[in-house]
Amino acid sequence: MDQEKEVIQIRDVTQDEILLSALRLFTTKGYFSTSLVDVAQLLEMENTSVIYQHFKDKKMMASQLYVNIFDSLDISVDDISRKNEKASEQLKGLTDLLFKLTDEAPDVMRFLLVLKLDEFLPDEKQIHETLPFLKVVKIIERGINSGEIRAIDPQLACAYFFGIVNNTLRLVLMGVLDKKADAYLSQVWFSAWNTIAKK
Amino acid sequence: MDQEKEVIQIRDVTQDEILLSALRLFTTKGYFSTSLVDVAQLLEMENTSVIYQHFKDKKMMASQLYVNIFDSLDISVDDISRKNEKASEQLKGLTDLLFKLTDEAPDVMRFLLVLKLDEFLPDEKQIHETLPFLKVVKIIERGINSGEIRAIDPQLACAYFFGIVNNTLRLVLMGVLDKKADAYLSQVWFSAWNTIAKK
DNA sequence: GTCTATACGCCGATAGAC
DNA sequence: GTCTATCGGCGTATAGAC
Repeated sequence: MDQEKEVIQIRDVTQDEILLSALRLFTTKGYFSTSLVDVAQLLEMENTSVIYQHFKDKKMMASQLYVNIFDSLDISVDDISRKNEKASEQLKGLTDLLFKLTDEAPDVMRFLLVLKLDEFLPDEKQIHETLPFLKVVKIIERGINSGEIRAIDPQLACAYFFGIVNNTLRLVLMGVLDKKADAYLSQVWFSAWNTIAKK
Repeated sequence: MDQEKEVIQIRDVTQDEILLSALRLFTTKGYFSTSLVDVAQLLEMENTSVIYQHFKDKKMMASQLYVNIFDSLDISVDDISRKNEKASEQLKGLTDLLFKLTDEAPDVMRFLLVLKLDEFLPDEKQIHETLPFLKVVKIIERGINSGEIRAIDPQLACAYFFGIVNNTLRLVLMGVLDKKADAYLSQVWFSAWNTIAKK
């Protein structure tokens, strides 16, 4: 054991640690109400210098956060699509994921559901133009073609299904619904799927 | 006609005009990205002095906006409750109102559905604690007791119903759905009501 | 009561010492 | 590579002239 090193070098702040702190603060106080000093303090650093070592400026930090979250979401959507065939199974897999994220990574879900991203990331794509979202619309389109989902505007089906799912999760994140998201999963899935299912 | 007066006194900016300009800018650029100078310029005034004549500061202006909107919403909810008896009729009336507001007063709906109010109005009640919202939950509770609505957690029923309604309207406001809200009204009402209706 | 000037604070960002 | 000091800009808010 290298005791000396442990004493001298207390923390070795990684890029991910910075992003996690920023995410936490952005999703609680909001982007404009959190200063870089706030982020540094949450990291128990006395300066903002650590941040500038890793990011050009505040916006780039937020942008990196955006990219990381949507990239990982995209990978998950691909994974779910590959492991399931029917649209109902794929949507169930996605619903499971969103509920799990709400309980295990609420900050990420707050980033997705609560924050007004275009207010501080005007150059990034709107959620509805992102890869994972477009893929979900595709899933629904295929479900309509295969006869699993009733024949309505895919965007509208999307609005119904994720209206129910996301709104429930939003209430969980805000503490209006007092149980863990997981407690609502089965009933919410049932209701959400039924709004778009054929017959 | 008092021509002389018309020439000299070009504009007589009222409190409501200021609030409307602020609302427009808050809902497009966001609260923190709109300066008081922006508001003044939209009013075609060269100074912010007009604003300070009517409001103590920026926050009080936003607060007044909040109060006005929720007060008027509360009055509408009372009106709808009085004119209808069944929960289904009351919810239909409310849905009609929200769709009409989306087409005719999109800024107001953006204020309600898109803005993250607690970020700049931390002292005001969360939407779910406001009078009109509590009354809607009451409507749903009565619907459950009367057997119109299936027996689930009223908050959850609320999440389902307004998940569908509000999410659809959000997509209309963002231009993802390209028709007027009114074009979707009947199908959305049908789907939303069916998620909570008994049988 | 409308406009000018300005004070003040806050925060993002940089430069430079160690 | 971490900390100090500081600059510059912006936006709120005020004070005072007219």
